[in-house]
Amino acid sequence: MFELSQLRCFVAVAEELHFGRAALRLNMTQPPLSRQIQILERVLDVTLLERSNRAVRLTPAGQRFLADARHLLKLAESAAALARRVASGKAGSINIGFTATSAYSYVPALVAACRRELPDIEISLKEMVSSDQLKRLDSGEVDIGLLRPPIPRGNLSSFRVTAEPLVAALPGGHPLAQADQSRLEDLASEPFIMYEPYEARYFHDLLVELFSRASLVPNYVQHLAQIHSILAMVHSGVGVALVPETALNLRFSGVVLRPVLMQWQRPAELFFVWRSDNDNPLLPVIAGIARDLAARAGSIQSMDRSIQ
Amino acid sequence: MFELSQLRCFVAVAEELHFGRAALRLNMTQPPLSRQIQILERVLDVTLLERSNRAVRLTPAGQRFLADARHLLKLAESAAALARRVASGKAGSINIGFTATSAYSYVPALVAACRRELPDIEISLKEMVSSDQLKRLDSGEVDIGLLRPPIPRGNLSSFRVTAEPLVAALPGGHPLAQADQSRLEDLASEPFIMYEPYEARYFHDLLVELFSRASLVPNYVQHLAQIHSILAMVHSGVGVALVPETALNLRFSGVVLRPVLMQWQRPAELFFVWRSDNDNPLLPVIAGIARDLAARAGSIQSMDRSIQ
DNA sequence: TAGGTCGATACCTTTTTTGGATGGATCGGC
DNA sequence: GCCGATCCATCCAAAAAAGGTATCGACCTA
Repeated sequence: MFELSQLRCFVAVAEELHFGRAALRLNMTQPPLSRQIQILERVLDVTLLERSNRAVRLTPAGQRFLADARHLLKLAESAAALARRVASGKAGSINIGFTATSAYSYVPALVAACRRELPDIEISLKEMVSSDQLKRLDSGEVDIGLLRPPIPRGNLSSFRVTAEPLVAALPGGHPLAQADQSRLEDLASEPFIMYEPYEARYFHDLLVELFSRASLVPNYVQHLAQIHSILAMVHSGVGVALVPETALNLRFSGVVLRPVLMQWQRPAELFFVWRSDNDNPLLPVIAGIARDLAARAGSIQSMDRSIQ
Repeated sequence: MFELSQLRCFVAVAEELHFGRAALRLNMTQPPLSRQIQILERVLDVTLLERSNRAVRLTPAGQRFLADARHLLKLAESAAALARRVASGKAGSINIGFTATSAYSYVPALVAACRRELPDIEISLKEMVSSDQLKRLDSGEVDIGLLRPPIPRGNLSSFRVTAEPLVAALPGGHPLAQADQSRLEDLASEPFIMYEPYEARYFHDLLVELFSRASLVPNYVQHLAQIHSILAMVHSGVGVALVPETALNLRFSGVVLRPVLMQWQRPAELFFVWRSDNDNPLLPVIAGIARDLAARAGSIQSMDRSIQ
């Protein structure tokens, strides 16, 4: 098979229609150029150029091949450029896993920021629970996980991107909804809609600890995994619930969210997680974007909370 | 810039993920293969493969480049194949000029035969009068001319593809239309629709000679270049005319065509003409098709005439 | 810790490519 | 019609590149 250097030789000769000038352009002398063209023609088994002693002309096959040669050279050039861009993290693709709850606010913000700063990358998003994300991170199916603690030791790196308080979700007409804020013990005495212990393990365990520390035993009337399902239950008066503040973004009508007074509290945290040995060049870039976003969102969040 | 052989090396390694096996597949030993990959990476300035001592892995940039490398190799392959096909006359493109009259029967038959036997070629057809065709043949804008004599000496080759008698074109209700055939002197005494002496010089000169040899002086009432215009005139009763037999293919209603008895006669001839030094590989192939077609059409034509 | 695997390196051999000199054909001017 | 100029092809010696063998070094397994 021929080589790209031979295509460059051929294109030069085809454009100059003169071996001497073409050789000059290629920074070589004429004899090796003649030989390269001959080799190319022998490999192809096609006469590309008609050399009368006075002029060089393209044969029809040469004309056709010239177009293809130019095309190939251009493609080779852009393949190299693309590889460089991927290596430098300006292009490429990345797989991101995220939890259902993170989709309410953080994920859209992150994706928007990436699209703005890295317009040429391809982001593939997959919603899954934290434990599945950890599995896919390990297998390499997912480059970035946006998930809830705990993060196992091992070859994973991570940093926190959101930490939001839990708020009470109350039916619009509920007596507790009249006050500006609720107390945890008031919620515990109401019918309480609880998180499903496997699908929504993080929130389940978080609430269990919360009530346990406050020595409260709530009256669980329903277990659900998805926050929007919980809010729907609250809306229809089944009970009250505790949800992360980001539930505000759902704008669920007929449900009011109120800060909750707690002695001991822990925010709902979301982490940006990746395998330390993942060499996707986009990873550090996107991690940077995610970190900036977390910092900025953190300050806005606290502002929001102060004016609320 | 890199070379295609390096792409082949890279694809082999990327597919085997093992330098030793890849080298085996490439019919070489492992060290030079390692070196080629290193050169490729250095030229691109991109790490394509992650070699831990236990395993070889593609980097994201390598993954992306692998797809492009495969694509490039495939394109190179097909460019070579196409060049060979063009050189052998199985593909390519050709420019054909033809006279208006030849479009009634011979050109469509020729094009159909070419499409059948050379499905991958591109035929570009341009209608023009014979003299223009000769100019374009000379300049190389046209590869094949389908034109009327005379064909000048020089570097042109040609052969005859059709030779058809002239027939009388008569209005449907005309007294001469009653007879199975007409006599030339009958036509000469009618109002006669003549060919335009420049645009349709061949037919004009042919008829002038015809009448002159028969010592007839027709009554020219109109000069026109296009046969369909002449038939339209005949149809509307302006006069009678002499047209090549192929005018049958126009199926002009209200006009009847009748053989003409003549002492001295010469058929209307169409020639397949090309520049002897034209090296388009399609030329000999299409010339062969045209010749076959002429031979076959000739016999069919004479059959047609006998049963008419 | 010994043996095996696997990619990188060192070093030598072979092949390919390069470039100057030259050949041979053709064209244009005198 | 001869002479010089032009231009691509060929020849040959030198340089460069690629290939092969032996070996290294890291690492994994037993």
